Amino acid sequence: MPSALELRHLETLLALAECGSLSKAAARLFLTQSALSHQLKALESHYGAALVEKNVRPLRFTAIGQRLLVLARSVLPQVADAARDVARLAQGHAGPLRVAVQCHNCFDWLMPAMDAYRSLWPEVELDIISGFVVDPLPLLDRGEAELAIIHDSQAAHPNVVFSPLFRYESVALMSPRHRLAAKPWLEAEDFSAETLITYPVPDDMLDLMKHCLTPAGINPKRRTAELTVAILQLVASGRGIAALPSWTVGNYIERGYVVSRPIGRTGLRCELYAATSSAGADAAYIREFIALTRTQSLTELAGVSAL
Amino acid sequence: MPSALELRHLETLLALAECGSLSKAAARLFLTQSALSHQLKALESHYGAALVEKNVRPLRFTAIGQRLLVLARSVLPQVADAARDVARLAQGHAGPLRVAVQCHNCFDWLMPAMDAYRSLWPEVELDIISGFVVDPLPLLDRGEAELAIIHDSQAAHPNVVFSPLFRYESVALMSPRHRLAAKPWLEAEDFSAETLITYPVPDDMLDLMKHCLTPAGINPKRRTAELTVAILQLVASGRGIAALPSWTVGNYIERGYVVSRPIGRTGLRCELYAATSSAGADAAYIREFIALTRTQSLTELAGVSAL
DNA sequence: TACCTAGGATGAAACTGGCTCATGCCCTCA
DNA sequence: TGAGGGCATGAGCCAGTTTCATCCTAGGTA
Repeated sequence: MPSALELRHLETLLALAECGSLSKAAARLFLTQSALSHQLKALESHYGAALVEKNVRPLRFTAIGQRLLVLARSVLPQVADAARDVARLAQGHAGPLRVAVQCHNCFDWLMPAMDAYRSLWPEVELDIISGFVVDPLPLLDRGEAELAIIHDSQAAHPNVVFSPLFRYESVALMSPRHRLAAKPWLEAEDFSAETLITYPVPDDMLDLMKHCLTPAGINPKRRTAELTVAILQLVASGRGIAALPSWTVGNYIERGYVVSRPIGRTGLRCELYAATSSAGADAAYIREFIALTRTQSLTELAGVSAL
Repeated sequence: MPSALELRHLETLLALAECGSLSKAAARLFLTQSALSHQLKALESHYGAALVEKNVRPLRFTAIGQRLLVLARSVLPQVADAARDVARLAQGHAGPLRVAVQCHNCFDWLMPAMDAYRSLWPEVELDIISGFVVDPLPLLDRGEAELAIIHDSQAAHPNVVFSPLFRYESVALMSPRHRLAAKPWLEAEDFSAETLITYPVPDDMLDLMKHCLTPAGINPKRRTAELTVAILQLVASGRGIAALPSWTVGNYIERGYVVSRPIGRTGLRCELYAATSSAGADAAYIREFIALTRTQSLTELAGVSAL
């Protein structure tokens, strides 16, 4: 079996190193586990030697694998730099990039990604459109935004392209002394007698309401706060319970301020997508923003997985 | 058309830069001109911009093409280094590499290539087997050599693999005042009344005899010399005529010591191949020696072309 | 001016090589 | 021992590449 080394292989090795397993790396690369398995096998038979030890978790690189990994870490950024330069040269200079976000939490991961992006594309005018709209897609159509971060890739929208970002889990949060903290996970009914602390936004923009409580016909008492810290403060002091993405609350849980419980036996998983007008979807500086936020979130955020 | 950038494309761009035309680059890469044309077109439509200007000879790179060329020049050597390291790691350390050569002239291009190779594979014991044998292939079978440089890839030899090196032209050399210098090219008959100056080897190892004079039944007077300079000295002083590869005599012609004429209207073209036992053919350190001598000769030697 | 040649383009057909799908195997942990 | 996570494998499919056969163009030459 031939197949010389290609950039594709280097991408695979890099993903493998970061994810620690074939399946996770495959998800990150938008490929199947089988594809990576075949790919790796071909490479190994090409070199006549193993590149990784797969019987250990997370998988470990052999000396040869490590050498190729070094190559990948050196070469891929160079390729990315060149691609960026070429995009700049080819498409004239970039335009504005206004990002519409649906949820408060998005700021948490969007901010660092935006910083990184700004240093790569200094000439792009990058802005977040605040004012949380339930459905940001019309903004794209009207040309008032180039990109929207949304939950669920809703039914085929004309002229709008969806790119998967990542999947996260929303967890229920409560004081460690809260009576529900005794349960291993919470059901919709558990919320009916509680005070739910949320951001001041419509129910449709709250994962817990939209995907769990509203379908179950449950509508608990409310209390709202603008800031995540404020919500956690209220929860810690026993004024109610909340539901937030797991990555936002890591610190508070480690320190024992609050405890988290899965919502439903298997947890409440939510998916984020980037939506662009199909016109903007092939502008390199927009595609790169999506790719960058995705990979950065996947590596930085705990408890987040590829779609 | 999709097709992201791959190492293959970078190889193509590099070959293009060195050869100055699609067809020559294609030959060097063991591909067709059509393949490169398609490949380039796909790349250009991927970036939405031209990479090279093809209406000028030698072709010129656009700004975008140059950026990718910079990438290629940076990345490909890194990949080659890694491949070498991997080969070393994978196949244990390398063995001896004894090269059997058929012709004196081979030294001219073999020496610099060997120097370059030695710095890449210091642990390989690289030697030339002197004593010019007419048919070096048995040496491979008997394990007395790992590689043989030969003219023409003769009929399928069991267990021997041939790799094309390059094509060169043998030209007739004579004093500028020689009567044959008046002819634009020489025919076999022109040699019959002359003194032919050659290396002291069997006729079968002389391009002129084997491919031209012997078939025509012509066998001129002889005079032999061991060294190329000695042959040229004799030619310059009018003691006879000789036939040597065009690249060996560039200097002497420029300075007017001797003149060269094509042998036959279209010139006498010879082909060189590297032969290895099929066992050795997949040892990386041998494959690389072949690749290196080939590319180095193609770029350094004037009047040499890919096979 | 007509021809010739070298180099490039192009469309169709063939081939490969990658990917997915479906499935099976192995190991771990409850 | 049953379930689940993770990897391997073979078949089949599809797309990207290459080749083949031609055509086109420009520059040089008789």
